[in-house]
Amino acid sequence: MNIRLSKTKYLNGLQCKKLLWYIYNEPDAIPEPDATTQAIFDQGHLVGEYAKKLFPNGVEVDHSETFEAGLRQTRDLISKRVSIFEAALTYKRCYARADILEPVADDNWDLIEVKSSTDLKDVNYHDIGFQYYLYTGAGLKIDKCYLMCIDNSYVRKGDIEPCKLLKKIDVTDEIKTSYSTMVENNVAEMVKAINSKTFPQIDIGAHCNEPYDCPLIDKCWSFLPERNVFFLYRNNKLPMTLIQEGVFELDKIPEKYEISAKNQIQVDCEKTGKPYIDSQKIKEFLDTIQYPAYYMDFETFASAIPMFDNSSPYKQIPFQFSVHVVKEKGTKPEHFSFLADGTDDPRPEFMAKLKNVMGTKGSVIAFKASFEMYILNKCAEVLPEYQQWVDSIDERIIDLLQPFSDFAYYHPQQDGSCSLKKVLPALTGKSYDDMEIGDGGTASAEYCRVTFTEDNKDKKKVRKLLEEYCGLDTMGMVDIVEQLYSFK
DNA sequence: ACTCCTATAGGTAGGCTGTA
DNA sequence: TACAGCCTACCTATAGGAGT
Repeated sequence: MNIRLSKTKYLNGLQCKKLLWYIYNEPDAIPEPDATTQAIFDQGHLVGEYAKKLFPNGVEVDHSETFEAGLRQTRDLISKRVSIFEAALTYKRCYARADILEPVADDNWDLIEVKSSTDLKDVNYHDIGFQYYLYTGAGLKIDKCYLMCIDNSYVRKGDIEPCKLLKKIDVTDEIKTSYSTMVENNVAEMVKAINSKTFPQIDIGAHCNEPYDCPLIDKCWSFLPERNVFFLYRNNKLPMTLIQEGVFELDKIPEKYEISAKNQIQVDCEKTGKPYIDSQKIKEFLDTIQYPAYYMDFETFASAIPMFDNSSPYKQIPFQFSVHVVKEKGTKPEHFSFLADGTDDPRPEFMAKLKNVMGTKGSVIAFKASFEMYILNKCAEVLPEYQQWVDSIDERIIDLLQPFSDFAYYHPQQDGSCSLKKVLPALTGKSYDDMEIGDGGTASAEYCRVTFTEDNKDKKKVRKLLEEYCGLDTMGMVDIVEQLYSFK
């Protein structure tokens, strides 16, 4: 096979050679990225657009024609010594496009890799190292290598200022002395792996999620039983050891291994098939609830590029809340909700509407309540007239996650997770499975799509689904507490 | 992607006990 | 009585898990 290795495939190969083999030999076995992953990629492209604004005279290589045309145009632009976006070069079996090549003194070029993350990661070194190896091999003289990424301390005031939004990190030394020097060897090994008749035998391990979630994870991990040792709560070391000893099932862990009290509860539940109930702890938790009880949940979105004044990269902006109010223990809850519309900053209306609903006394119950309090405090920074009210909510807040992360209650169906998405079905039988919008990530992505993009034909339907989803979260919390009362 | 929180693990310091 | 060694408790750093 005449193999051409792109930068992305090089990084795939570093993560796992089995993945690399599949990419070349059985590409149909690799699932397409889901909508949430795609939204992250789109975000990256947008950041790239702002990075280009820092080089107003830059020229972008046109890749809409043939592969060779892109290479030819790149060569032409290199000879003209202008700033180039998406410059495409090949060397030996390697191919890459440079986000930005900037001509500098003495016929040199600076290489700039743009990322939408907020700091430097190991994988970025390999990424730039591959490019450095390739471009110098192709005859370019590279002076400095930079990673350009998001400065999350930037606060938007007026139009986006790309020079403040983005920061440049000099990685020249690491690239030249280390990461570019290992490319030749790595590529040779990768080519060997790709050309092999069968995929390389590689055990499952931490690399399946590092640095990226592998698309083949379902395939490689399918040999494990449904409830396996990897579900042990907060225990990632022991499962690998157990697997190597041939222990796959939670209820077959040999006694010689000491496990935490919570893990022990899990294992015991797996053996009996019954939930664990610490009625004393549950009672103590329930006794902290004061009525009227306000069950509260927010949905937020966070973009790399801050969309509004007084917001920062990746800072959560709330656009929706759902509140179920239970006046007296056991009475039917009353539902209040808000879903922002339009492209303006939703925070002022969100805060005003929420304050109206929340009353002045009684518990405020949220799942992972620190998230809701964080959002409220961030809003109060921008809208200081709400700070006192936010403080009063802080005094009323109760975290419904607590009895579950404490293992006051554990059901084997939770699969070692205390998330609402696991607790609710295990405890009440209610499920998110058949919902078109069934998790916060999708809710956030769909809201942004129909609100901020042209792709909004189904806006009415999406808004209805969002209302359903957020309402299910709070109603689910009501059901969970009702259920807990029965264990008291 | 990020961020916050917290459980856990590991390390250090201080105190106690036992032995010389 | 003094010293050494061990154990415990506390603190800190990190990794995992929750949310979107």
